[in-house]
Amino acid sequence: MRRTTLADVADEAGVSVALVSIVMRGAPGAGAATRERVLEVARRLDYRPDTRARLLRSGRSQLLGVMFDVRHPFHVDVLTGLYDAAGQAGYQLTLSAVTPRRDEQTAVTELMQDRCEALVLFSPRMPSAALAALAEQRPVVTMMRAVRRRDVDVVRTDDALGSHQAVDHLAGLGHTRIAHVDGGALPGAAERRLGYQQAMAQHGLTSYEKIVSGGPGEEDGARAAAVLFGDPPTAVTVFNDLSATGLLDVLRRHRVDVPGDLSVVGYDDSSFSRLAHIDLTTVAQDIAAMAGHAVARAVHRIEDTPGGDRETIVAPHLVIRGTTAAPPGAPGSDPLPTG
Amino acid sequence: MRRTTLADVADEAGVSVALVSIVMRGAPGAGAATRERVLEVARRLDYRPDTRARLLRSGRSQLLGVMFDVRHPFHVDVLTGLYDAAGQAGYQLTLSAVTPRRDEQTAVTELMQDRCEALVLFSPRMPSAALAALAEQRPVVTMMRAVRRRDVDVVRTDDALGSHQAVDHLAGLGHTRIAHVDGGALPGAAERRLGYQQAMAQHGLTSYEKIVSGGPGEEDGARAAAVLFGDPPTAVTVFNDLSATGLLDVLRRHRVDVPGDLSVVGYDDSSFSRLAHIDLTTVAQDIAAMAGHAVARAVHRIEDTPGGDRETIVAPHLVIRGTTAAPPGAPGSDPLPTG
DNA sequence: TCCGAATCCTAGAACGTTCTAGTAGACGCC
DNA sequence: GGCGTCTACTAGAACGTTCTAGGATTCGGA
Repeated sequence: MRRTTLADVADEAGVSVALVSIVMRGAPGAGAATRERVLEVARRLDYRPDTRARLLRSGRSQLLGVMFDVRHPFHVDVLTGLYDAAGQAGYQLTLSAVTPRRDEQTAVTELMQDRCEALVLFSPRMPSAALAALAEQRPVVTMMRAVRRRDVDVVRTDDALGSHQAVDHLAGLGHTRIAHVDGGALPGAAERRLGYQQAMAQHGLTSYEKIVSGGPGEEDGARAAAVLFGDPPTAVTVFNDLSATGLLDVLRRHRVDVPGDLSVVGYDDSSFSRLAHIDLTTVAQDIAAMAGHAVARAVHRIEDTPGGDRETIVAPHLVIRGTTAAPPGAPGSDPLPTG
Repeated sequence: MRRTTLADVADEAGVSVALVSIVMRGAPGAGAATRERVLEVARRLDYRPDTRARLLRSGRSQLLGVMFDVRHPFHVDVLTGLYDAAGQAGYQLTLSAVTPRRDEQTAVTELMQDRCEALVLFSPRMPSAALAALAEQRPVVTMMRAVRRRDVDVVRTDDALGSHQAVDHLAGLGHTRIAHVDGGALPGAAERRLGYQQAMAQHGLTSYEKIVSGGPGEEDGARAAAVLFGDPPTAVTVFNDLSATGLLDVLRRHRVDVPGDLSVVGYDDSSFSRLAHIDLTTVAQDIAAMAGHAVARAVHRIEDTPGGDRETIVAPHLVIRGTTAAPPGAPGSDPLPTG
C-alpha cells in the first residue's frame, strides 16, 4: 500500500531509476520508444512525483510562497490571478494565511520552511526593516504596499490615479461640489487624497475642495456622513468601499436620495459593492495585471535576469454602478442604467 | 550562503548529526548539558529544520491538506478555525485553492503531491465516487457536504435545526404567516426546507406553510420577492444570505418596510450580512466547532484511533440583527435595537 | 580497421533529515 | 571481578528524487 516511486516504475519498465527521472521531467537523453514505454508504465502504476524529494535533491522548488490575510476579501480575489500567472511561469504556489490568531511572522516562517524560492506578501503590515531582513534570504515582492527598500519589489495600484478617475467621472456628470472622505494615515490614503486634490484642481474646482476625515470601517463612513450634512456636497469620493457603505447607510436612513441628491464613489470594488442592494460605483484595482506583475517580478529575481522596474504601478479603472448620477437639477442627464 | 543544516550545528557543537536531531525533536536520549549546548548553537546559527527532508525520511508529514474555494467567503472564515485546531493537534496546514480557472481535481492533486496525511475538503462538488476514490489513498473529511460513503468523514451543520431556529425566532415574535424561499436542489436546501416545515408544524402553523422556489443568488431572491407580493407573509426565511439580500433589495425598492411590514432571516452569516446597510438576521454556522471536529476526525483516521462518529453534525445558532421584528400590529413588541 | 562522436542508458552519490543498531562507559549487584 | 543494565552517544542506512560521470552501442569517415 506504499506510494509508487520512480524505482517501482523503473523495475516494471525494466530500465534504471535515472532514466525514468529523465523521462518524467521531459529532459533530453531518452529514446523515443523507451520514453513512450516508461510513460505508459507510469500511467498504469499511477505514478506521481514527490515534490519534496525532488526539491530536496535539486535545490529548486519552483515554489512561490504567498502570504495573505483571510480577513481581506480582496486578497482572496488576487489569489485567483496569482495561480494563473504562476502556472504559466511554471511555478506552484504555497499559501500561508494570516488570521486573527496567526500573525505575519508565523505565516512567513512557515513559507521559509517550505523552501519556496520567493515570497509574495499581500499588504504586509510588518515594518519595512523586517521586510528587508526577509529580502536578504529570499526575493520578496510586496503587493498593495509601498516599500522604499532597494531589495524589496513592489506591485501596487496607482491610487492617486484611481481617485482622479473618480473625480473625473463625477465632474463629467456635471458635479462641482465634490468632497472626499479620506483614510487618515492608512496605506494608500495619502495618495488617494492627493489624486482627489489634483483632479479637483485640474477641473478648476479648487474653490470647493473639501476633505473630511474618515477611516477604513463602516463607522468611519457613518461619522463622515454626519459631518457632511452641515454643508452637503453633491458628490463624495470615499477612501474605501466599506467606509462608503457606512456613509450610504446613514444617507439612506436620512432619506437622502442616492444618487439623486448625492453621488457616492467607493474604492476597491469589494465583492459586496456589487450587491444589488449596495450597487456602489467604485474604483477597481486591476487584479489580473497585478498578479501577473507580481509573479513576473518574483521570477525575475529568482532567475536573476536583469531588467524590469523594482516598483510596478498598475492603473485602476472605474466601475460605474448605481450610486453616481448627474447632480440634482442638472438638465438632460439621467442616472445611468444599473443593469 | 547555504542554509544551516543539522550537520552544521553538529560540527559546531562537536556532536553527531543524530544527536542534534534528537535534541531538536525533543526526543529522549540526550544529556541535559549537551542538550543545552546544542540548542544554544542551533539558536546562534539560526537553524531551521527542513520540513521536506524530515517528511522524506520519516514518512510522517504532520500536514493536513485543505481544499477551499476562493469564491466562497465562508470558506476563508473556516480557515481561521482550522489553523487553530490543527496547531493544537500538532499539525500544519497545506492550502490549495479552487478558483474560477483551477478546478477541484487540480487542487486535490497538488495536495496529494505535497504528501499531506489527510484531506479536508470544503464543500467539494466532485461526485461522491471521486471522493471515495480519494479516500482509498488518504483519510478524507468533507465539510459542509453530506456524503453517504462509509470511508469518507463528514462535518456539517444541522441545517434543519438552523431553519427551525429561524422559524422559532419569528414565531416567538408573534409571526404566523411565515414563508420560506428555498434553494432548490442545492446541497443543504432540502434540509433547510424540512426544518422550516417541521418548525411550522410544531408551532401549529401548518395551515399557512408556503414555500417559494428560489436559489443561491441575488436574482433568485429578487424573483421570489415578486412571487411573495401576491399574498404577502409577515416573515420569510431564505435559503442563504445572498438570496435574502436580493429579496431585501426588491422589498426596499417597493417601499416595503423591513422589519416593520416584513421580517427576513437569511442563512450563513456571510460577512456582508453584518454591514449596517444590510444588517440581516441570519443563521450562523459554528465555524470554530466545525473546524475543531474536522481536524479531530482527520487526526483520528491518521492515527487510527478508534471511536468517534463518521459524521459530525454541528448545531448552528441564530444571529439576530435588524431585519426581524414583531409583525405589524402586534402589541408591545418593538423591533430589537440594531446595535 | 580503427577512431571519434553521438546517442541512449546506468551506477552511485548527494540533498537534509530520521531511524535502527550498536558502542563506550558508568554503575550496581552478587 | 565478572556480568548485566542503563545512559549518552554515534555510525550509517534509508526516504525519493536529481545530478555527475561514465559505459555501451552505433555510425560515419579516414
